[in-house]
Amino acid sequence: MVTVQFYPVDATYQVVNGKPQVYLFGRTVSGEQVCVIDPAVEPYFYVIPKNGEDPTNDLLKMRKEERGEHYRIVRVEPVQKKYLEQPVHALKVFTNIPQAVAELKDDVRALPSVQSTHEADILFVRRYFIDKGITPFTLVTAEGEPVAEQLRVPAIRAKKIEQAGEDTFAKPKVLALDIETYNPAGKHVVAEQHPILMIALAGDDFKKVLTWKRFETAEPYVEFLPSEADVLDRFKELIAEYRPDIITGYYSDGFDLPYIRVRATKNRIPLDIGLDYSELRVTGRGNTKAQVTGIAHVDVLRVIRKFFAKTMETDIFTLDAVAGELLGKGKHPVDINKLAGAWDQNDAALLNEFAAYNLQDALLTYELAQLVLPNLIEFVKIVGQLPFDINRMGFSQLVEWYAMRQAFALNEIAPNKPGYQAQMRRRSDRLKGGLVYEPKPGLYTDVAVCDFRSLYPSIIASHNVSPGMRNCTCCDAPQIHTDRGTFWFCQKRKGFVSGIIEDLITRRARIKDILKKGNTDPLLLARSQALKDLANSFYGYLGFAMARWYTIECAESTTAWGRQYILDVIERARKEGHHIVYSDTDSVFLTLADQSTDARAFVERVNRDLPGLMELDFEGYYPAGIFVSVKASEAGAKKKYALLNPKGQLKIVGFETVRRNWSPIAKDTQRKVLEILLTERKPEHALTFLKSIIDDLKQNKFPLAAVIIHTQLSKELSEYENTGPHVAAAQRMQELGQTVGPGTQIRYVVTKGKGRIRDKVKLPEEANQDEYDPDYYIYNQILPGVERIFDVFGINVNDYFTEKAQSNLSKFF
DNA sequence: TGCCCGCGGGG
DNA sequence: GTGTACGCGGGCA
Repeated sequence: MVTVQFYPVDATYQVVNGKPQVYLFGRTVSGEQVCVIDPAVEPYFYVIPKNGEDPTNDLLKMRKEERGEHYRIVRVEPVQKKYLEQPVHALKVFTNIPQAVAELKDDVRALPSVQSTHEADILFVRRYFIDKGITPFTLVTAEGEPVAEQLRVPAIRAKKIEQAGEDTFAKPKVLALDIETYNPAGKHVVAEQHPILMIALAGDDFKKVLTWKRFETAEPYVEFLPSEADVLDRFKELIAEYRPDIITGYYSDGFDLPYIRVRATKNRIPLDIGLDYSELRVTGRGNTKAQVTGIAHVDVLRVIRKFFAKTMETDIFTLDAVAGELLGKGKHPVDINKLAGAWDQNDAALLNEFAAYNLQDALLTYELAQLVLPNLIEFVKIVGQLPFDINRMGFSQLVEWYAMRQAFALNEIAPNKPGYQAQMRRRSDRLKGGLVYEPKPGLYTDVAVCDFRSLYPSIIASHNVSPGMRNCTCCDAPQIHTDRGTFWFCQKRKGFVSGIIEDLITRRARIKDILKKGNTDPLLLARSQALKDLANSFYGYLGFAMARWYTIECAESTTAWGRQYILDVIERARKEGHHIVYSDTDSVFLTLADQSTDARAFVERVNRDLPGLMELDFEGYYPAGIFVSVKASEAGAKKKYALLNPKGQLKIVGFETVRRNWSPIAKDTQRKVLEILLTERKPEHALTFLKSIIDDLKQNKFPLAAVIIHTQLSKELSEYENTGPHVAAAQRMQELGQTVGPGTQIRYVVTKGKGRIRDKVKLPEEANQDEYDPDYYIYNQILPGVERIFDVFGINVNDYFTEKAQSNLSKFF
C-alpha cells in the first residue's frame, strides 16, 4: 500500500470489465506525474415519482441491449431531497455504466409512476468531482496499490481518496506552443493544403523552434528536421520529454491545435500525446476545442476574453495588442505576408526573422499564461471543475456548475435544462432592466459619481430572492411590484440561490479584508475577482433561457428593486438640493448643491436606510463630463458620455471611437475634441482644432497612413452581391495578382473624383498623399464622429464646414 | 425594430 | 461522450 499526495490536473473515465473507473492525472507534491485510478464510482440519476407511487420494481426490471452493450439499473435507493427548495421524496437510481444513464432515462421517464428524472445529463467526470468533494488543482490524498497500466505515467489503484485541504497547485509546468504555416499571399488559411513550416515551444528555461528547411542560422533554438512529418514527430517527442501539466497557446483551440491535428492526419502521424496514449481530440464546429487527456490544454485567448477583457483598454484581442497592454511588449516585427515567399526562396535572413517571430509568439503566450493562470485556477477551485472545462465555460456555465456543486452539498436536486420548446418560450419573456435616466446634453463640471456595490447580488441576498421562496404564505415580507405581478420572498428560511450569493458576497468581503491589510498574493486578488464575477453573473443567469435555475420572476423582482433603490437615491439627492446629471442601473451622477457639501456624507446617509448587504459607494469626483444628444433630436443619449478623472484621464463610454473601419484620423479627431472640451472647457478651442484638422486635410497634409481604412473580406469575392468600397479594393488586389478570399485584410483610401465611392477607392500602395479625397474624409469620417459633441454647444458643424456656409464660419472666427 | 449572418483569433 | 453548450455587432428588410 502506498500513499500519494497530488494535485489533479485532468481526468477521464473508462469502463473496464463492465465497471467504470475514473482516472485522475496530476502531479505529486514531490513533483512526479501520477495517475490515480478510482474504481469506487457508481453512475446514477434521480427519479421523482408521482404522488404516492413507487416505481422501484419497474425500474429494477429495466434493461436494454444495443451494439453488444448491456445497460441496466442495478440499485434503487429512496432518498429525502429538496427540489426547488421544497422537500421531495425521490429515488436515487444506480446503473451499471455511465452510458446506461443516457440510454435508460427516456424509458424511465415514460413509466406511468414517474413524475420526472433529474441529473441524467451530468458528465460522469463532473459528477465525480462534485460527489467526491474533490477539487482539481487542490491537494488530494490517495492510498492504494501501484498497478501496471498502458500510461505515460505511473498508476495507483486507489482504495481511499480524499481532499487533503485547500493547498493549491501554484507552480504547474507550462508549455506554450505556436505554429507558422505556409500561406500564399494573405489568403485564408487552408490546413488541408498548406503545411506547417515551423513549431515553436516555450517553457521554463526552454525554447525551441522546429522547422524543415535548412538555412544558415546562429540561433541555438532552431532545430532542423527533414520534413513536416519529422517536425510533428519531434513535437510529440518534446512534449513527452518536457512533461507539461498545462499546454497553452493563443487561440490554440481555434487554430494551432486543429491545424496540427489536420497536418498529422495528412502525414499519417498518430498524435498520441495523451498520458493514456490517446490522440489529440478536436471537437466542435465554428467554436472548436482541442483536448489532450491528462494534460490541461488552456487557450490563453479564452482566459483573457473571459476574465480580463472588461478591464482592458484594448478592444481588439490580437496577441500583439494583448501582450502590448499586459506585458508591455509585442510581436517580433516582421511582415507575416512575406513568410511563404521567404520559404520558397530559402531566404536565410528572412527565415531567421520568422524563426524569431515564431519563438516570440510562443514566449509571449507563455508569459501571458503565467499572468492569467491565477484567475483560471481560482475559478477551478471555486467551481470545482477541471481547468480544461473552466477555460471553455461561459459565465452562465460557471454559475451553473457552481450551483450544481452547492446543490449537492445542500441536498437539492438540480432542475433539468429546458427543452427546445421551453427555451423558445423563455426567450420570448421580456425582462424590464435597469433604470436609465435621460441626461440633458451638456458639459458639466465637478460631477460626483455614486454607485451601488454589486447592486443585483446584494438585492438577491438581502431580499432572499430565490425560486422556491417566492410568495410564501408564512410571512409578511417586503413586496415588489413588477409588470409580471407582485412578489415577495420568505423571510424565515434561507433560499438556495440567495444563500449561494450571500455566501459569495461574504467570502469576498473576508478576502478583501485580508487584502486591505496589505496582503498582495496574486491568487487572493484573483479569488476576490472570481467571487465578484460569479456573484454578478447570477442575476443574468436567472434570466438566461438555457439555465436550469431560470426564474423570470426572480430576475424581474431583482431589476424592479434595483430601479426602486436607485430612484430612492435620485429623489433623496434632489431633496437635498443636488442636481441629477445622469443615472444608469446602479450609478448616479450628480452635481452638488454647493461646493462645500460632501458627497461622502450623502452616501453615508443613504446607507443608514439600506437593508442587509446593500451599500452605496462614493465612486469619485470627476472634474468634467460631457453628455450628448441622440441623433437628430433634443433628447440626451443614454449610455454615451465622456468623463475626465482627477488624474486627467479620459473615460469614454458609448462613443463609436474604435470601429475598425474608421480611419485613424477620424478616431484621433473625435478623441482629441472630447479631450479639449473636458480639459479646457472651451468649445471654440475644440472648433479651432477641428478647423485645423479640416484645413490640413484639404491641403492633403496628413500622411496616407492617417486616412487608410481597414476592413476584412468575409467571403469569396464572387459571392458579394454589392460592390462596397472594400470589395472594390479587393477586386483591384486581385487584378494585381494577389490572392484574395475570406479573411483577407483589405486596406484602402478614398481618392478625389466624381461618382460613387467604390469608383474612387485605391490601394494605399497605389495612391499618393495628395490624391486622397478631403471631402470624403471630412463629411463621411470626421464630421459624423464629432457632430453630436458640438451639438451640445449649439454648434452645427455641418453648417460651419459645408461650402455654402463658409460665411457662417468666417462670422464665428 | 427584429432577424440573419458571419466574425472573432490564427497565417 | 450521462454529448451536440457562443455571443455580439453589422447589415439589411
